[in-house]
Amino acid sequence: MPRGDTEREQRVRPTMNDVAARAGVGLKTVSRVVNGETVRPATLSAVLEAIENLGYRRNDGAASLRQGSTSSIGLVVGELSEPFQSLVAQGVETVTQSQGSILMAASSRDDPDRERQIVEAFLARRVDGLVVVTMGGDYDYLIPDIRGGMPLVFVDRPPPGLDADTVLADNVRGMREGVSHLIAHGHRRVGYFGDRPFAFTHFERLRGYQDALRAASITVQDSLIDMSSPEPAAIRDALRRMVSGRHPVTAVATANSRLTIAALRAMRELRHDLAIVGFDDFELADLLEPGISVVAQDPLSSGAQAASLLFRRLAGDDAPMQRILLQTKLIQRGSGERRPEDCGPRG
Amino acid sequence: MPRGDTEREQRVRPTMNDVAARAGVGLKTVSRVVNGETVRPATLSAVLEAIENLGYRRNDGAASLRQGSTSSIGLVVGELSEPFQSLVAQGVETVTQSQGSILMAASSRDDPDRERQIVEAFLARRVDGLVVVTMGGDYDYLIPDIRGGMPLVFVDRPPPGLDADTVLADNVRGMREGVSHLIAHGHRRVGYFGDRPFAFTHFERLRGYQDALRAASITVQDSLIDMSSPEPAAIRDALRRMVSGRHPVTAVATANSRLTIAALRAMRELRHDLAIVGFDDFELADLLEPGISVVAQDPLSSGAQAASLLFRRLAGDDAPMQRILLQTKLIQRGSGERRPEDCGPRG
DNA sequence: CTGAAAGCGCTTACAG
DNA sequence: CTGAAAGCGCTTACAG
Repeated sequence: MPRGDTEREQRVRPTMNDVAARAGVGLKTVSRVVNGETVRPATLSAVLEAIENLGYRRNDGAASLRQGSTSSIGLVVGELSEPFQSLVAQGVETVTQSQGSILMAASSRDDPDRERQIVEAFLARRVDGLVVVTMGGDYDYLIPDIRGGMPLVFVDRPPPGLDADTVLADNVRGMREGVSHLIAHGHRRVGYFGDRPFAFTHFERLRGYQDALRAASITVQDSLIDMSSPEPAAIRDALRRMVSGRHPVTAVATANSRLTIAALRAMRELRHDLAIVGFDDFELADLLEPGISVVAQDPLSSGAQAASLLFRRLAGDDAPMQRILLQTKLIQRGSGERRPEDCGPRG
Repeated sequence: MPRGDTEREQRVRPTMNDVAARAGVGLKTVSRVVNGETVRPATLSAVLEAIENLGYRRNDGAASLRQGSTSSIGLVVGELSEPFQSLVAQGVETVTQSQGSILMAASSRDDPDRERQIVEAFLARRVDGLVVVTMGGDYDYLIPDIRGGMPLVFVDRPPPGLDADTVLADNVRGMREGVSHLIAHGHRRVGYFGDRPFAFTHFERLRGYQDALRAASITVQDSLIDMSSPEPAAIRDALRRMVSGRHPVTAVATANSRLTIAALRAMRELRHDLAIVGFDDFELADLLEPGISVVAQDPLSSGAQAASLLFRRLAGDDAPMQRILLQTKLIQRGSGERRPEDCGPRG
């Protein structure tokens, strides 16, 4: 056994050829061993020994060049650290891992240009499929890829103008239920905080709010609807307007957890108690005083379902494009059950 | 211009050769165009037209096979959705993206075997480097790779028995400061909740707790230290023990935000007020009543620094292995400033 | 059970 | 400025 490579570890990785040479077998035999195909026991151990000795690791990139599949999928989210989206990512990752694939993940920061760059980078790497949590934008550039068979699943928001697999919450129904809940507790003047009017979800959630009011024969008033800005300071100002004047709101509904939290801060700053129901659950919602009632989705499950659907497509499922609608769940913790008479300026 | 591929979009992607044939140029010329090298303007537009027409996308995997680098790095965390780790991931991703690389991410679920599988999968894909948030375990299997030049940066916890780049918080100092803060507010009996005695960070944080007590000439009592389990029910039982008897604790320190939250729930359940300082900040800590005082790290920055260090290594920096120690910050919000006389059974 | 040849889609040297 | 040949590290077909 020659010992010539002791001095400095090779900076170039050994290849199958090196293993073959060392084991005194053909290249193809090494390939067989690496891929778990049958070889003669003596051959097997010789190859194994060479692999061990050389510190050989198969280059999956080279393998996939010939094989076609890269066993990887891409995930684009707005922000990997945003609680909701990090749960989606975890859901996608779990399924991906269980399928023996690898997840490539990137944050678009809700910038459509950046999102496109990321998607194209993933496509250039020949991911087997894509899961996208998008802010919208134009997806025409993807049409050739979709037609070419690239599976694509959207989460939380459907792509504008594209017939594609989508997993999303029943936004209208969820928000309608939340606002109806407030109305059932005696509220007639309910404010609404939505952000980004161009986003699909918020359009839908706004509709749920309006539907609930109409069902209770309450007139929808634009002055009680704020969709101007997700910034805390803007939320505070908007809330101040809603609670001042002759007909102050006694309750608010918020279209996502970021807005819910901003509204809570605003209520505290303004020292004004209101009933509140927020879309999306968030950690510690139950530890606040009162606990915060929410219309909850299950983002972990959304991510997992999206990935499962993707892998079904990869396995050959060519059923028509699906829109999986996940039901939301109203969780009562106190803030949504506050009665109008308990609302108003504090102390 | 031949039009033969209208019927069904090709399921096989066009290659550089197809583009070359269509544009009537050599393969290498297409390569030049794709890589932004200079070609004659007329040639350029012919190639561009062919690319557009065929819907050609360069196969990065094939390119990297020849080039060597895959322009990708791997990230292993315990759980992608865990708030602290999702921020680390976001920090890593931001830097990765800015470097024109792609991030592959996977969750080990704090299982060393799974972590190893993930790491080996990343290595087989020839990532340029790795960022690992590890639970510990044996890293001998990585020694050949490290010696072979594979850059590797650990975050939050150094790898046992490995001289490797690491970015971590100054745990001892941080916890010492937090506990000293409690002592400065009059507490003499301070409980401690740590989990997973085998984890590096918790060992260090425990030491910070002990150091603070000793500095105040307070005897460290094992009965006030709970490291048995991170389960809420176990925390509650442990807390119950600590607050009963003749010398109940008036304050507690917790080694991470999960424990902090579990302790808060336990305090509520037991209807017993205590001063509390937790390691790691968490969302809404300021909205609770009282606000929760914490020893805060900056996980986003940790992730970004880890990735930056990794890319410096990739750029050729061969300085000795670094241990970057990030200072923590004590944030006072009320819970840590509660005086002993205000603690005890509620109401 | 084993292996030599061809090929995956690019880039790297080279030569014109 | 352009292109033919060789090669990256594997797998795929074939042949023994």
